[in-house]
Amino acid sequence: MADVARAAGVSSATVSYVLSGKRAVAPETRTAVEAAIAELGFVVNTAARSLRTGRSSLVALIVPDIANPFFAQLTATLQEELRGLGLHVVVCDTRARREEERALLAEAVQQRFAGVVITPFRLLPKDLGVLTDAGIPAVVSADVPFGAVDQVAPDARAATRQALELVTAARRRRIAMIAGPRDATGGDPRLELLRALARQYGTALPGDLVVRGEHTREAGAEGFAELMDRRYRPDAVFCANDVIAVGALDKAHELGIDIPGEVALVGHDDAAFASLVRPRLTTIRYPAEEVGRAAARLLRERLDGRTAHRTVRVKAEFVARASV
Amino acid sequence: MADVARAAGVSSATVSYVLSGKRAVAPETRTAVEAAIAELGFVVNTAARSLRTGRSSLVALIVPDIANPFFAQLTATLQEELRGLGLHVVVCDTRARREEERALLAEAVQQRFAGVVITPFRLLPKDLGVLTDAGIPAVVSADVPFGAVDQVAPDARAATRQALELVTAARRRRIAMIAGPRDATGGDPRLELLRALARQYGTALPGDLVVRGEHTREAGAEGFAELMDRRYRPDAVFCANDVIAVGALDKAHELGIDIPGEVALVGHDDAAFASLVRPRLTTIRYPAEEVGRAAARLLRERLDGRTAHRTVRVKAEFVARASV
DNA sequence: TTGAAAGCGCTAACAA
DNA sequence: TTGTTAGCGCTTTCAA
Repeated sequence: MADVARAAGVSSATVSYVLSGKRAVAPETRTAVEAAIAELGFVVNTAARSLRTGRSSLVALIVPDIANPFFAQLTATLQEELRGLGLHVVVCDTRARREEERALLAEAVQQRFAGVVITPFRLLPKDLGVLTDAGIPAVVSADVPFGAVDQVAPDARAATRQALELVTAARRRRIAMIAGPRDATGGDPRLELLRALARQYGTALPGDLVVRGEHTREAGAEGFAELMDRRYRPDAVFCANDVIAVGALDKAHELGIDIPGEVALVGHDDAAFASLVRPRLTTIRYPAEEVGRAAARLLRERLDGRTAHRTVRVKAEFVARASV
Repeated sequence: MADVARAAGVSSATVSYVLSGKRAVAPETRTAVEAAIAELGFVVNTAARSLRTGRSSLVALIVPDIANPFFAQLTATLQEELRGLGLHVVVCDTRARREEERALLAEAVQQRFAGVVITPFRLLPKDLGVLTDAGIPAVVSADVPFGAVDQVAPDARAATRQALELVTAARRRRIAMIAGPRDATGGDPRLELLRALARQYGTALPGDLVVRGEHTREAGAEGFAELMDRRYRPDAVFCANDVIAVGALDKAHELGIDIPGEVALVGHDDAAFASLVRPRLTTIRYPAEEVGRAAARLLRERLDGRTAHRTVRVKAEFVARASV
């Protein structure tokens, strides 16, 4: 930076101000500095900047499972969106464990991260306190309200309604769900929404038709098997996400149960493989790209000085394929 | 750190040496410092360290496509392996573009990254010069030799042989491949290997049975369609990776071609969805976890001072499912 | 075996 | 509108 200042005939402070735009700089001066920067190929030393400002250029993306295509896509989008701001995305996989989630938040604080984007799984809203106390911008991607933070949340009402319409139109009445684990943050909002809407369609999700498990293929298979053991089998099974749905599909094949003939299957997310399985999975699409863009926008605004927290709703979309 | 020094009754230099182990410290002193660190919950400021040493704590993971489950898994493993070393993994998606690959390398240099793990797609070996010139440890994950760098490369000979054995045992003779693009780095080593081995099995891959495209589902579908247009259709199609293979499967369904009845299909990688499609995909598994661990190990050794470059071979494994 | 102190490159308070 | 300068927290050289 000293080199640039010398080349442009100004002080290094001026170079810094040209870069940051935090103080007015005469147009000629600005031009000269910019020319020198280009000429010398100067790039700021982020370590020095971080040391001085107490803020790094890192944004932590904390997710339960990077291998889930939804989160892989989220990673890709977020990284792309933040790159232009000189921010780097550090991916952190918690494997859905609360201790990992907390540890990663603590690390973000210790390392003075520029921000955190988190999809909490078992984390509690109060755990975010460490971030807000440290003044680190946080964006939470979650269905349930998470307190005074920026949030991107799905609006899945219409899509879920469509799914129910299709299911009930086919005279399916015994609706079940393979939900997430009971101790997940906020229970399972997708289950709650389905429950609320099902009532409007004159059906219900009785307790014995709700089974729970992790967001894994194995848990999906187990959950499906369990449901098929019920005295009155369900004729439609909703799954908390597509990974679970695929596990259910595995089990259906294994048991020789026809999908959708005997049982309709609905997933959530529209993960990349949803259109790959047979039958192709009917699902409630939650667009990772839009979530990523919304999170990036919220983060940007916050870094630009917004102080009030904001929630962006991303509309889910019903994708009718062959499993209903 | 000054706080820790005060609490332990030593100088901050001693605290630094306790942390780094770069100079002998009396056991009692060490104990006192460690106690103070624990007591105060001290964590080093990586920005200050980076500024001083000229090395950040970031490792770039540069891949052609994060959404490809192979790379998603690689990300997860690498991140997990490097976390203990205090290194953060920054994911960078190049979308298979050479300019992006080059730009990201340049950035790694400018930001003085601790290391780079890259799966080059169109990058040329000489492009890595910027890293080696800057003394930044690089680990390349590629089939072809990439010059004087640490490398993890597959050993797919045995697995490919097994695949060919199975295919030819079924009297399939017209073997085709949907390979990667012609301008990819090193051509397509998986094609070259298949070619070499096919000869040993008394068959060949004639020019008109090799088609090329990006590593995408769409390209896979197009490639397959193209092959099915040949005067003598192939009866076995190898694909450069599973994403391509899935595209081929799409097209086969569309054209009403029976897999494996009419055409056998073999993929590469064993991406998560390979076992999801119908028929389940026979593939040559390249274990992302092992690749990630090997890359982490190479990086660690290099950071620990190794200077000679080293190549770690990771064995691929033939996974027979239902598409052959 | 330990300490004192310089200085990495930047930002921002203060001065002009 | 611009410049001067202190100092962020660490590592490492030099000295003891």
